[in-house]
Parts: sequence; structure tokens; C-alpha cells
Amino acid sequence: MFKFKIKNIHKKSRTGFFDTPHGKIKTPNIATVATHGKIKLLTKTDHSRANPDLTIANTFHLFVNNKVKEIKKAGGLHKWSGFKKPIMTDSGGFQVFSLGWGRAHGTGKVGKIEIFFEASRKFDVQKFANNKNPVKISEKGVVFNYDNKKYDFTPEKSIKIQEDLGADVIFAFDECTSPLHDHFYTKKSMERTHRWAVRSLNAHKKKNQALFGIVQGGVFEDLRKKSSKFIGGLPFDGFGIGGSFGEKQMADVLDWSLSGLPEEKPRHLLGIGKIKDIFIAVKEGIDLFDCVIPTREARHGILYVKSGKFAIEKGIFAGDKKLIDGNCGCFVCRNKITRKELHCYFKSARKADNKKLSTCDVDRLVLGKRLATIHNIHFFKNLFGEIREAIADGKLDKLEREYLF
RNA sequence: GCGCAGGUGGCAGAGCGGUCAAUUGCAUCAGACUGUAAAUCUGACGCCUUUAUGGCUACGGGGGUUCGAAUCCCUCCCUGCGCA
Repeated sequence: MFKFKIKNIHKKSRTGFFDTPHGKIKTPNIATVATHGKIKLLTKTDHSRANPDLTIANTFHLFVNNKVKEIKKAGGLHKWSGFKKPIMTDSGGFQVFSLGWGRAHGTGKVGKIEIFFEASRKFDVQKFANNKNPVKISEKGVVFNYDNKKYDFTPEKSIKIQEDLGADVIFAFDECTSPLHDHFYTKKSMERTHRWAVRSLNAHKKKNQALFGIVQGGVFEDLRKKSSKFIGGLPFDGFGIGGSFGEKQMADVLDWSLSGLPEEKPRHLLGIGKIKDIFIAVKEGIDLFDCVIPTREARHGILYVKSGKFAIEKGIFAGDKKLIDGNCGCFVCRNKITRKELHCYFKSARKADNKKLSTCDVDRLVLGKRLATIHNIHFFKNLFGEIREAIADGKLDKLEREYLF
């Protein structure tokens, strides 16, 4: 189980197959984010229409929403959700950041240059003070302060929950650092994450689940290399590259992060990403991704097309009788649903005069968002199909030029 | 014809003597979203420019009261409802 077979290598890129109890994952590939075990807004039928190759659910959010017992009782995420292909679960390590320093710092994990400047100027102001972080981190683990309740998490607990959830691939519990953290903090955090990685390994008993360790180290070369070597030396089934990035440093950070990992095991770049970043990462040798972009942006009315993404709510689409993409094979385009129709679904449900939306309006709006979600998932699935083909043909650069993002 | 209620920026609709170029929503335009606090959030939205505690034109038309009017008065025009 969990054999990873590399099929083609072109420069640093590779294609391959990763065996899981729910089938082979062709790599490179992307997991569609299904935080609560299901893709937001999609029905079961929608799910099979979108037909992602794999999904990733979230340990923290399922736990906080009291779903774990129910899912365990049903026999795990696959039976509970009806999705028969590979599923991953994230450990909750990202929420240590997104609900913690991310909120305190007001930043995402991919830092923008301006924010660095801002931060260096204001670093000692209260905004960045420790007491602003609603997540308390200690050697033992983490206490989340979420929704006015406290939740204790430890590596052991995260693994236990992930075993109950029963995904094919699970992740070690880590701390995702903020791009605004300095070398000192990032180092301390990384070392703690390393100790948590060992604890996660020791806690993991169910051998029908692959456990991936996570490389940290922020934007710092020495830390990334050290983390890569340390985590790469542990008997994980695969590896996640986690933590924060500078917006312009993706390639470097990946190069350092992969430097100590064994070639023959899969590498998953956690939470990335944008089309540009995906190409950068594949060229560095990343095999797996997951990202909220396809689904979240769909809900925000952004449709992906090879020539760039566009916002379907814009006025120019009110009378546009073209398909989203004439060459697209997704459920929406195959069924000849036009941009005009989609525009209508998104716009028809706007509330007026402070009135609440009628149920009917909400249904139409949600229909638009569902269709957009199905299209975008297909777009990314198709992108990865083309990436695999291009790597095999040694034409990845040519393919990258076709995607105008 | 009489009575009543109204006429405010692309639309809906606040304001009812100064702090009003005018709340708010929609529409429009621009932007954001990277291991989902997100079916979300941000900005612009009369015209002009040296982009400013700047200038100009504006709340149906005209006239008036007032230091000052979208806000009060007169008149005309228009709309809706009721009665003839």
C-alpha cells in the first residue's frame, strides 16, 4: 500500500502514481478542498458531476462542528460522504496559523512585499503583540480560542481524530508560521513542529492510512533546508511542504524545502494555489496540491478559462450567449449553459430595499455558485491532466505559456 | 373640476432650515481571495481640475422668505389614489 511509482521525469518535474486504498492518484494532481467532508454547496450529484480526483477535509473544522463521531460511526469519510476516490485530511496545523497569527497579523500565508515593510516598521506595536493571538501554542500542543470556546489540540489528538475520520492520507500536526515572523520565532516554531512530527508518527497506528510529515522553516534558507533534512529522514509515507512563503520566493523556498526529501516519496505542497504558483511548484518537483481557490473563487463568481479568469457578475456577460469555454468538457459547458444564464443566476438574487432574499432567489444564486464550482473543479482537474501529459512530452514550458494568468 | 398623497443622483428610497454633493440598498466599474473564520471582503461611483478643510452645477420648472433652502411660502407642470 502507498507505493509511489515515478513514471516520467523531465528536469525536476515528475509524473507518477500514488497507490491508496481508494485507488491510484495520478500525479501531479490537486485535491479539491472539502473542509467539512463535502465540497461547499455541492450536492452528491454535483460531486460526481465535478468528479475531482481526490479531496481533502479538515480535522479541526470537523472536530469543532462535532462531526467526528458521526463520521466514525458511518465508517469513515468515504462512506459518510459517498465519495469513493482518495481523501486526505489536514491535521489542523493550518488553523494554528489562520485562526491565530494570521488573524493577529492580518495576513495570509503567502506574504506580500508591502506587508513585510509594514511589519518591520510596526513590529513592536500592539497589533503584533502576543496577547492578540487567539491561539495559544505550547510544547504540548495548542489551545484554540474559537467561537468563544476553547479547543485543545495535540499531535496525538489530531492523529487520533484523523484515524477516526479514516482518510487515505493524513498529515502530521504542525504549526504553520506567519510570513511576518522573524528568523528567531520561525526557528523555534520549526523545531517544535519537528518534535510534533515525531509524536505524530508515534501516535499513528492505522497502517491503512498514509502519514505525511510537514516541512516548515518559513522564508529562511537555512531553516527550510534543516527542516527538509529532518522531516525527510523520518519514516513518513510522503511529505507536505507547509508554512509561509514570500510571494516572489516560491521557487527558492520549494528548492530548499525539497532538498532533504527522498526522491521516491510523494511531495504535497499544502494550500497552493494560483496557476502561476502551480507551474512553479511542478517545475520544482511537487506531486500533489490542494487549494481553496477553485471552489472559493467559484462561489465568488470567478470562472477559470485558459485565457485567464473572469468575473461572471460583470455587466458585459448579461447578454453573452457564449459558453464559459467552448472547449471545456465540464458538466456546465457540456450542457450548453451560457455565460448569460450564469450571470443571471448570480445577479437575480441580489437583495433590494434591505429585504431578505426569498428562498427562490437563494436557490438561483446557489445554483449559479454550484455550477461555477463544478466548472472550476473541472478546469483544475483538466489543467493537471495537461501538466502530466506535458511533463511526459517534455513540453511543460510550452503548456505554461498557454495559460495566461 | 374638487380632495388627498407625491415629484431627490442610472433605479429604489432616506433627509424636511445650516455640519448635504446629499444615509442606505440595487445597478455599474475596479480590486482581493493560495493546508476555507469566506454563498465573502475592499475601493470608486454629479462634472472639472493644480485631487483639495478646491471650483462648478444640482433634490420637477419659475418666483419668494432667510445671513443660509432638497428642506418654509406662492405659482405652474407632472404622477398616483379617492370623489364628481
